[in-house]
Amino acid sequence: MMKYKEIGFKLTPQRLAILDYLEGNTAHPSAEEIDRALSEKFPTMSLATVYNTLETLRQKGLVQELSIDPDKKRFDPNIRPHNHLMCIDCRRIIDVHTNFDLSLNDRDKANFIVLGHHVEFYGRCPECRKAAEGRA
Amino acid sequence: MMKYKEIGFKLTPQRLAILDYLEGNTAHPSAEEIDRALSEKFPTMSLATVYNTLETLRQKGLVQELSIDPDKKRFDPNIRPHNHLMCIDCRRIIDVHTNFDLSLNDRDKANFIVLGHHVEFYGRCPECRKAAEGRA
DNA sequence: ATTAATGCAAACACTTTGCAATGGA
DNA sequence: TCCATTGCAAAGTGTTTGCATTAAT
Repeated sequence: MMKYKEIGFKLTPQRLAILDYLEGNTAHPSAEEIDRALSEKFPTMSLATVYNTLETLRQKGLVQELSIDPDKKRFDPNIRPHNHLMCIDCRRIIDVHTNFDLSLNDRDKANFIVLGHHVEFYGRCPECRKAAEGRA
Repeated sequence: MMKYKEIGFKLTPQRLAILDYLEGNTAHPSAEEIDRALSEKFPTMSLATVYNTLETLRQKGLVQELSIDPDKKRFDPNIRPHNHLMCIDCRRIIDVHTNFDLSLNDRDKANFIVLGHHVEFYGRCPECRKAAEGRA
């Protein structure tokens, strides 16, 4: 994911653990999930540290903050532009690898400078689909 | 936006005011903005009522809840599928009228049932652009 | 030695909920 | 009249911040 040396911030064990946890992680975890996962090895680590580290990483462009989940921020170590598909039942988010080259016409642009875009697909994952069928 | 009669829920003055405020509104207001806007005419109206009404309307499919703003839910009376462009500085959200017909290949679908999608463009609005230039 | 990061707790922002009182149907 | 809705307050989440202590550089 990144060369730790070049990051330019203090490499604490906590940060290292967060970076390691995030490396290659495609689960789009929330801050609390990261905290929970690491609390076994770092029982004293504070959730505030997780938030602070994530914010620092975001500022340095090393993680992406996703707003696809209306209830909490989700974090993605994959900073390349890509899209997501979320299950509306269990809120699982998976990556969409297809690239969509979308651009706005002048009317839609409304004199904004357009910096990027993100496509959010939503649907129902196989597990939740089965569960829904069971209920029906 | 809707025929009040057919809604099938009690038409209180508060709900009527919220419906009126939302009708044709393209500002994508948050619950608090709606509350603030209506508090002049309904000084006693509770923010909880706004939230409750919005949730009821959402369940009935009369408003859309947007998650594009990571800090708060934004509401859109336009329930037709459409896309949005948000200013990353002032969080203004405007509608994008262009339709993008996007579909996922089987690999990306990962056995999900895909129900829809939403494209979020982000950029800088003319006002914030000027402000940013002033600072530079 | 310096200075930034940590952990804790408190504060904050947004949203939901319990409940008695109210008022549409 | 009846039952859903209101207003208020309290509680519930998710997130940020102040500050003394700790530890990376």
